[in-house]
Amino acid sequence: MAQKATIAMVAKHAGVSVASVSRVINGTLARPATEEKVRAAIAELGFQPNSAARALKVRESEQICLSFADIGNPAYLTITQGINSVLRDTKYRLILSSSLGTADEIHNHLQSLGRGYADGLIISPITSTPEIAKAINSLTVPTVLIGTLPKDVLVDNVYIDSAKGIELAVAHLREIGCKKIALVNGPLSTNPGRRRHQGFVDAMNKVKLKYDDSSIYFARDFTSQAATELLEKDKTLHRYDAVLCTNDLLAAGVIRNLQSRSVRVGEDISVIGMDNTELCTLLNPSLTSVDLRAERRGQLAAELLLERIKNPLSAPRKIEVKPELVIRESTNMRAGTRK
Amino acid sequence: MAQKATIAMVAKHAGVSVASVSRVINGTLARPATEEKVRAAIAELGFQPNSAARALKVRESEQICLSFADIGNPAYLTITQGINSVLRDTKYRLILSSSLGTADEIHNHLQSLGRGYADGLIISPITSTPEIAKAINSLTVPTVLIGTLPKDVLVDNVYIDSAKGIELAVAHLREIGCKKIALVNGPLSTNPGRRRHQGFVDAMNKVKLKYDDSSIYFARDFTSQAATELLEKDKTLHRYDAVLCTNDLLAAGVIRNLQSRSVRVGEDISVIGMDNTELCTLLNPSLTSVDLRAERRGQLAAELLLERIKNPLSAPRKIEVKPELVIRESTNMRAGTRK
DNA sequence: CTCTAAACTGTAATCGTTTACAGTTTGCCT
DNA sequence: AGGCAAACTGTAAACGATTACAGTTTAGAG
Repeated sequence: MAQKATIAMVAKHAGVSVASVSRVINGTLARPATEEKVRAAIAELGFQPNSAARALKVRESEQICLSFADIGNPAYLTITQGINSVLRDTKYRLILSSSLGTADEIHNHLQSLGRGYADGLIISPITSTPEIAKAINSLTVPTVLIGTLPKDVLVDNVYIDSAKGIELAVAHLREIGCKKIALVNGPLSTNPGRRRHQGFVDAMNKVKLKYDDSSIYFARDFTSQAATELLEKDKTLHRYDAVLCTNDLLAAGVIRNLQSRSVRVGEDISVIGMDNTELCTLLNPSLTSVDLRAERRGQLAAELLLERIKNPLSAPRKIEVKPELVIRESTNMRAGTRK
Repeated sequence: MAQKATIAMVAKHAGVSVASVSRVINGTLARPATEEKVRAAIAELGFQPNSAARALKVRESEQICLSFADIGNPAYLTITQGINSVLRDTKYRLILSSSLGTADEIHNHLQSLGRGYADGLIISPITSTPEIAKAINSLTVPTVLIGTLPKDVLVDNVYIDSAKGIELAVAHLREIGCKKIALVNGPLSTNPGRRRHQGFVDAMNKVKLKYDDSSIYFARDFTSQAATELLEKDKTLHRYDAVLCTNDLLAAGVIRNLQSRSVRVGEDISVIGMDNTELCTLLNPSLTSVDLRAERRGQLAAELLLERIKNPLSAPRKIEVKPELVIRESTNMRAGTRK
């Protein structure tokens, strides 16, 4: 492989100045004859402009950084795909940065964006401590946050009203005749956990169904293993006629547990998940789930970010996306009307 | 937010030269007194070295590019996590580039790596045409390929002998007494499809079991929907006492289909998947699966790449990783011995 | 106290682009 | 033809770091 071509070599080859070469590469305000010579030289030398040099000069990297706690989660993956779909036909590349865990790690990571390797940031913190809020606020890159915007954080935001999603789910269960509804949730220390918990309380009150602390289960996290472990210890779940799970993975664990005790899901008991991941149609019975529009949120976040980059001074915007209930086999009329 | 600090500002602030500042940032061969002054200035100004300038000068971007056909596939996601786990404590950032589909798109994408925005490339093409092979060979960045290495392509390679995986699966089925084994595969036009098909043929011959063309099913792709569609048309699957699926998603579709026809999976019929994704333990019955060690492959690929970057001239290496069979409920003794 | 080698520091060139500014060419109108 | 504006082109200075090289300081030995 030959020495990598530079713009100067192209210029010499084409018998024009470097400025002209640069101009035909971008913008192109050149006489056709010049342009042709330059293009020929570029083709011949296989020239590719060096992105670092360009980045240095024009002060933009053409990169967008994505920072999630956990790319492993299907919902985040779907968000990523949404983002990718809008970035795909822009100049921007996507750079990944699964900055898990600790506030400190996140803080460091956000700091290092100061190095200017990204023109924009899409972030979705799963918890929100004051330190994280401060770190976000001190950012100089255009940022959009997906999820619950912490107090006093001034960045663009796309969020879903998951409480409304819970409400949809509860209303549906009520409608098919369920009276005794349990909630299987992740930890209250997370944003989603807290909001969904509150949503459940409100929704139950709204439809005037009774519940108490014992009908709310907390798994150690949002995985199906967590649900499984939880239900191996606490075997009271079958007393309900419906189980609302705050994501699909938890629901999968719940279904497995119920089935292993010969409870017929979709007949003896209804189960609802959230996220409407691919998993829903893979399970048997297929899982009714609240679609939290992950892909859509990703798209909107990306669009918001692109606008923000174009126009850094406009006021932060906030977009809500509406959840949708997708009804499948795991919530069946019979389940509620049985008794 | 103040003007972004440069190394020159730090130098002035600390009363030393830019060279000294640069030296304490990396390498650090400075007198303690100097170092301290510089560090103080850096802290005070909140200085972060500009990565573009550094990249331009030292000719490395500290970025690794990942190019998969389809990040949506859980197996790729797991590979990504493996890669991430080793890159996590290096200076490298991971940049994503889901360059799906056409040879042309891939070619373009590989081309654009010439811009030098990545120091290394990890690629996993799902098909291998001569053009792709040529494009890979003409690459100037250190590259490692995960999957089947096309003929005459000279890059580092980590692959899994999926045929051996199939062999494990068939042997297991044979052992629990299955005689009539069907294969549910994706399209033969893909590398995995072709190799697994061949693996099945060989394995069946090896254990001296009969099969014919009708016992090999082809889904339009490797998704569960594809399996579902396939089995809605062709209702002959229950004639077998075991179904070997070339990935877990296909297996999920197969299980759903069988269960909808009241065939008891794990009792009337055994089902095996491949990839050993999370899905396996979410399904009911849980899915026996051939673990293709996606995370491990990702780790190895990343390690190989790091070595290659360090030592660009060494001969390409090839690492095989061994598949493992993970037995769960979907292949049960009873299924084979029933008849 | 002087000398010398070793350790450190500073100056300035450089990486490959973009772009302001000044200079040149072109084309059109009279 | 000549004049003028418009269109294009070239020169050279950035962008912000790294680093060769030369110059300076330091420390230890005699």
